[in-house]
Amino acid sequence: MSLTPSSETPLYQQVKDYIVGRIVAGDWPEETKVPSENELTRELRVSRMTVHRALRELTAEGWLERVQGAGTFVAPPKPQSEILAVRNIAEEIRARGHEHSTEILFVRRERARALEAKHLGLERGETLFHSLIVHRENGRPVQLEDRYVNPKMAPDYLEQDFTVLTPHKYLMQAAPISEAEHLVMAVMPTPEERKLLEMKAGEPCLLLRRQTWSRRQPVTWARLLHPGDRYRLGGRFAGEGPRP
Amino acid sequence: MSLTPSSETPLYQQVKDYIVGRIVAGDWPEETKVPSENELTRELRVSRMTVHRALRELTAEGWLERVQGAGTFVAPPKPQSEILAVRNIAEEIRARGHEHSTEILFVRRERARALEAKHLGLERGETLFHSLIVHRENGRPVQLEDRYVNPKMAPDYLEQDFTVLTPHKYLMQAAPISEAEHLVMAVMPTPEERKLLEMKAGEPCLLLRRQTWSRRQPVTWARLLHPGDRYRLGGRFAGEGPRP
DNA sequence: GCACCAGTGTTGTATATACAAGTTGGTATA
DNA sequence: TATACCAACTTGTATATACAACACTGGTGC
Repeated sequence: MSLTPSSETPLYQQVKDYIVGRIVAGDWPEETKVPSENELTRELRVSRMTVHRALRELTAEGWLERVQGAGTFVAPPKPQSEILAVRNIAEEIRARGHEHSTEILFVRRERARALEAKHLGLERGETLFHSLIVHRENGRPVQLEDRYVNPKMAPDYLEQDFTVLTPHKYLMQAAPISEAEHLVMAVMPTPEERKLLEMKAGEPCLLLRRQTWSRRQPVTWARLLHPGDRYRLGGRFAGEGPRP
Repeated sequence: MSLTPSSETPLYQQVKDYIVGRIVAGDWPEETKVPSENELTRELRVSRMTVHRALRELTAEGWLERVQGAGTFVAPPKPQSEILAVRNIAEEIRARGHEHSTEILFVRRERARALEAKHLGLERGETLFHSLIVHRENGRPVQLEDRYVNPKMAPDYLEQDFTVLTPHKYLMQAAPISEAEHLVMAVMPTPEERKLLEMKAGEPCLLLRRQTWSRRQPVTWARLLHPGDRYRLGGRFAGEGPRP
């Protein structure tokens, strides 16, 4: 086996292609021990550093697993994760060119109960901020935003005018997101929620649980409830090769 | 400025931390030209290859943009849209280490009606493949997979044994995804669906509409229905730390 | 005034070398 | 037999060097 040194594609990429080729061809099934860097260096006639870079990148891309001292192994089939873009609701409505309004039910200080405390990294009984807001598009409710905020990360939360700057945007600038976690599920609204969202009985909701961190510190924990007949969460992903 | 060579964290990581620190601190606003590799080599007292690795990884992570011959620049802030990983159901169950079974209701040839034809880029009346499968985890249904397949892109679809290789995995290898579109919504199941998923009355479902393309050609159009009380779609996105 | 070109600086790749850090398996020893 | 130890091998990091590829600048010649 030999690669073509003076090609368009760099050598490390050719090494990557070679290895991925062996994997998808079935030559190296899951958990197989891949030849060591030194072996590949001899087989492919490239330097160890080049092989090393290829293996490191394939590891980051989920093709391989490496154990220092032990070897390199074909990773179990990728958790076929596709990608879905979760847009901020207000932004999305603006993007659609529709009218958007914000109805603030309350923005206040509360004592943390066990669950909120856990999610925001606080102690039970510590104060936190809690806001409840209805977002409307063309007059109809599209989101009930129930949000808890860590006062240490956004101390001015209570003073904001959320009809001007949405909580999401304010928090983005107050404590830039370094990490975010989403959970999407289908639920039935409570009677109060149903009333606030002006829904008919028996209709389901799309619930988005959203938690964000800034510099490893929890910032906010939000429950975003959408009427099932009025809101869809969509995303499109283009591209073959893995991306960052 | 000097780094600590014999620390826990590798030097290239320290270089990355230094640069990200300057960016989030506002020292280097968007579009700023970052010091060149040679300058950073002198400033931080590490080799150029170490600086290079740090800059390359930060570029892959979206912090920087590099132009060969011109320099390195701070990338504009990432678009508002967060990211959600949509995993393949069977893979996810395996990842959770649970038992997974596949119940095939039918896999057959059909004539395309208007809607399917449109999504698969066919003419009305052309033949297509249609499968209906229930995925179970620990004995309980977790997904009803209603899938239409373009026979031009996966001609052997009918001959597959989907208890061995799930439709998703088969299609992945038959026609690697170049593009994918998802739509998530909350719906109420029809009585038949409710029965197949063994759900109680009045419970909502999470519906994932999934369409994929391979080399610009539509491959499959699927309707993935999950019981709301048994399935959640989750994803985590890290913006700062390593690991794309 | 304009086109061209060479020089300089930048990023990108490839290699060789060295050592650190971890795993594994075999061997000597108690 | 059981244990301790060590040698060999693996991956991980760091450096120095070299050259290629590309962008920009300034000067030269026309």
